[in-house]
Amino acid sequence: MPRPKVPLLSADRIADAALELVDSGRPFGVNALARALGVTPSSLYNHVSGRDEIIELIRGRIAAQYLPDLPEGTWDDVVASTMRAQRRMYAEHPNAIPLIVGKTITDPFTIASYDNLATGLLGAGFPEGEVLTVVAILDSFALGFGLDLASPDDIWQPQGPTQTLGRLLAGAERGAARSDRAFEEGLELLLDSLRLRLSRLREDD
Amino acid sequence: MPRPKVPLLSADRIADAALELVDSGRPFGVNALARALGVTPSSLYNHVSGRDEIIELIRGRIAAQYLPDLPEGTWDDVVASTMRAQRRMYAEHPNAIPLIVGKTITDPFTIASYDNLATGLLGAGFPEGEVLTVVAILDSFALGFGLDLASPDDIWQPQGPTQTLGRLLAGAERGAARSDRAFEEGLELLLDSLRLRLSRLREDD
DNA sequence: ACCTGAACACCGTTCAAGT
DNA sequence: ACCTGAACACCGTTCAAGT
Repeated sequence: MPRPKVPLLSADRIADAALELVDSGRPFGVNALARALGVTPSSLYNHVSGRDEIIELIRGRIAAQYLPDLPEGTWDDVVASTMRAQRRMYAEHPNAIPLIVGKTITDPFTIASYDNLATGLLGAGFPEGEVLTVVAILDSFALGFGLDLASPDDIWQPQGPTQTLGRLLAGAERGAARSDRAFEEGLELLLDSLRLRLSRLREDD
Repeated sequence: MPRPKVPLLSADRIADAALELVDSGRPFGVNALARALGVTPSSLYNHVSGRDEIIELIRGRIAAQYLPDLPEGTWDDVVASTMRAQRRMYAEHPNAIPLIVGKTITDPFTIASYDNLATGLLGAGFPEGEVLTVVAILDSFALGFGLDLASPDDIWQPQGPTQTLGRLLAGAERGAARSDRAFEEGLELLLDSLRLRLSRLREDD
């Protein structure tokens, strides 16, 4: 069946199927994706440049869904809303995290979200030279918690006796509940300390 | 050359070569590792169960080097020292991060390090039900910054015009310097807010 | 006990051939 | 323009055969 009159594939259809494959929990790959699309692996190369571009399509798909509405309001509202949106995004597509992590971000929605964050921080009074650092901190935080979600239920598995860890682990919440609570508390901690930093900066004026 | 009198391989030798391969920046894999060891891939299976175990060996190797001395002192010294040790570990083996991330931790040195952290926080006055959450926050933080280091120089690459981000990126520090500064500042923020949290907890007494 | 070599079921990518 | 099929150089893992 070479060259059908109406194309079987498109970047859009590939993106949809790729995200579906990732979310299904089956291992992601070009060949597996082709199988899911009922097509030969080489067919995909008529529409995308390869594995990496498909992964960027996945990032774009997710970001378009969770990050299109740029939060407004006070700077700490912007920070909190942006972080929570990222959190929701990661929470509902945890299997995408290991794929998109550590790759340069070009997706417009994701860029716009960070841009909005930077603008908010700058407006709040954080100095030019510090805004990007704060954004990087927030990014690391979101990413770390994303990975926390994508991790196995038992992150720590002591093989021998411990002073404290083993006992706490035995009585601890598991999985998503633990991770959610840690995220909210961590977010509060970060906001508190950013407020502190800001008030110190204002004292210096 | 079957069954040499003195074995060519051992878990130790495999761990050494694996870390070396990872640090070299060449793609890590069982076959590539076997080549580096001058041996057939199947030979490795006489000493390790497979790829995953080799990766745990790498984690152990790194942890044994950076986390053997458990920091003492005030709780915030313990937190800062532990975070900085992890940071140094990631900084000097950035290519190991994508491999070890998201796998259950069994390595004794790593466990001992987190155990020490938990014990310190508990002693400082953080309630039982909260210690693990704080440890998870610190872990997420360290991991996020580890990934930040392993990431390409340009994490954000806007394709179009931006309000703030593009301008800040143009004047920003690059690579390790930026990441180091962000880490130190982020650590200060976290410590500040943990101190704040602790003082509030003490007020309630 | 510890290595090799063949074999298997996978990868991601390229490219000539077909319409 | 868009698909197939063959081909290539890789993966990780198993297992019989050799000493």
